[in-house]
Amino acid sequence: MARRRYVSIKEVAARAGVSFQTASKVLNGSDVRVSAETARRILATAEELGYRPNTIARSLVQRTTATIGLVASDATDIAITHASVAAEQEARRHGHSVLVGHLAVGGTDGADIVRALIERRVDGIIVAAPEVEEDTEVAELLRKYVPAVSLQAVPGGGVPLVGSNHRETGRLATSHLIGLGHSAIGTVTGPFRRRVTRSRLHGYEDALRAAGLETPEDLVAEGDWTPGGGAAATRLLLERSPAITAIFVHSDMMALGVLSALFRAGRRVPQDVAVVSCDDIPFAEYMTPPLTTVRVPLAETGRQAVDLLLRSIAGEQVPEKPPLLPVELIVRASTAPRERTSE
Amino acid sequence: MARRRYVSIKEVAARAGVSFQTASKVLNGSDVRVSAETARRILATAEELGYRPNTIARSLVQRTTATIGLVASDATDIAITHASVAAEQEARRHGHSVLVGHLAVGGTDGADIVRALIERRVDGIIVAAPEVEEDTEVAELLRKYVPAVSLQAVPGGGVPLVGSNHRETGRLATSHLIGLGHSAIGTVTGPFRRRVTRSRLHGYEDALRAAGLETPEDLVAEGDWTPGGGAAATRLLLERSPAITAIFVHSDMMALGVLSALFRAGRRVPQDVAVVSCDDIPFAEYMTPPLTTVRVPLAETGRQAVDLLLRSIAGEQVPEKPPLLPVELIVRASTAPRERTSE
DNA sequence: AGCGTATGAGCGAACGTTCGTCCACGGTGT
DNA sequence: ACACCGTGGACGAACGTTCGCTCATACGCT
Repeated sequence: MARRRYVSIKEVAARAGVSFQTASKVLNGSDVRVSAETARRILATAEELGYRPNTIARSLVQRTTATIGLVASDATDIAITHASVAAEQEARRHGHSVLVGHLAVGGTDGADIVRALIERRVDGIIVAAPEVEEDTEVAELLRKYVPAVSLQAVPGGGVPLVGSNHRETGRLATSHLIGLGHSAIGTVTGPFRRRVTRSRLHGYEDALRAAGLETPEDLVAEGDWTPGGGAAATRLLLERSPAITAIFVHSDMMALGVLSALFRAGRRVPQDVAVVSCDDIPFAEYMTPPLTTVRVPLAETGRQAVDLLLRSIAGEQVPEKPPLLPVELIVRASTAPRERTSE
Repeated sequence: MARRRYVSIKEVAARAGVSFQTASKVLNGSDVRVSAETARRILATAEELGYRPNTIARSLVQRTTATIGLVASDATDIAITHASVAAEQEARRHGHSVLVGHLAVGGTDGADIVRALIERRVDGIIVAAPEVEEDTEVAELLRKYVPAVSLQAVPGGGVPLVGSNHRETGRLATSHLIGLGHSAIGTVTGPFRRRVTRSRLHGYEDALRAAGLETPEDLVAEGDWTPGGGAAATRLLLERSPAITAIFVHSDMMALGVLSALFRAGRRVPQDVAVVSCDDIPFAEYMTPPLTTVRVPLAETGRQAVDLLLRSIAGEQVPEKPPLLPVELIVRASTAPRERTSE
């Protein structure tokens, strides 16, 4: 693998018998005031020599890198992964590359990641990591140095927030359960300190209130977005309120753990306990049983983040609170009308 | 958000009353032949002005970007995602950034992604996308322009291949089933054109042969790494060989679909059909039932890829076939001794 | 007093591009 | 025959760094 040195535009130009600036015009430039014959010759030698433009040099003079940064959380949560992938593909569609950084599990290295991105002069940054809600250092860096769009609220504001309607998500899921006749409805939430958790919790309470039901505190158990956390929260719920007949889970990944815990506790889903979740990750329909869930437009969120960011980079004024994306209930087999206890 | 212009080292130097080259020495350089007082002053004004080094300019002169490219597949497969994330974190630990590109679903844009990475002058490329096994264009670009390490074999060779022992994986899983008394053992594979599929299939056959069993062709059903594909393959298997009592699945993601299809067909796992898979993705233990699976060191594979790549970038000669990483059977509840049909 | 030397800092060049201006040439119209 | 103009291409400058060399100063030594 004797790797060839990169050939520069100067070498191409020399070989084609033109100045390197002329070669630049035909190879990468825009308005070509060059004869067809010369252009052909330059193109041919470039091809022959295996010329690849050096975007580093280009970036230096143009003061723009056509690169955006993406700071994502540890990717244990597939929902975030899906938004990230969609974002990268959308960025590429617009000719941009994506530099990623995944937070460490503690989530304390956000500022380091952002600093590295800034030093690489990314044109903008997308944040898809719940941990940043607490990270004032990240927030300040973003406000000060570079256009950004976030999927989570950033302390102090100043960074547009894209996403879906979380409160509506909680409301939809819960009223679905109510509509099926359930009244002892528990919920396995995300971490309480997260906005999305509080919003979904509000939606849950909205629905209960509208049905004239109360929210006893012991029907709410805090999870951590992981299957393991979902399972633990479910065990707690079952212990505190054995009569529970339905659970609203704040994410599909946790729902895996919820279903698992229910299964081990000998409760059948949906006959004994109905489960509704949110996200609609791609394999929700392959869980056992197939999961009823509120679909959150993950990929679209990622794409919207990129579109907004690119507009912001282009100098356009973007609203700090763009319209929330709509959510939709997908009914599968994990929910069913409440069975009257036959004994 | 009146974004501040980036301040250059020249401005810092001017304000501190030194030449910009001197400022460069203390801010980014190595051997500082500068008085403590001057250094302090430069550092202070840099801080005051919010100076961030421009690595683009640095890269241009040093002819190295401290950036590696990662081409990954569409990330429907969580196993690949996990390797990617680990790779990124390992790279960052070594001071490198990561530029990612996710293949489109068809997987035909690999060369475009690689070209973009090359033009951005990444120091090396890691490939984590099964689709490249067919992509001679990608292989040629890698061989010609940039050090690379792949998690999948690349046509024509020349790119070191990291990974685990796939044949052993198939053997371990299958002989586990045999040890439990099963003999009608089917398998849901990955796409046949993939090496990993063929290796795991060989392991499966090795184990069967060692036990004196045959491999009727209708016990093998091809999947596509997705849960949906796994479910479809399972239905096929059930239809062709209703007497089947065990299934070896080539990935945990497909196992989701296998469990789902079995559940819908009314077959209990593990009592009626035992299921063993491979990967051990993080939520394998939360499937219903918890999945017996052969653990593949995903994160370690990602890290090894980076380490090898960095060594290759440093000019070290790396073997094209580094030792395969070991795999390990994790027994959970989806497998059990074969029940003698009691009727 | 004079020399050598260490120390601190300046300075030119280079990395590979883009961008705008300048120049030479040949053809056209009168 | 002359001025004029359009066309094709050259060329200098700049982007923000790093690297290596040069230079001035002051100190210690004989």
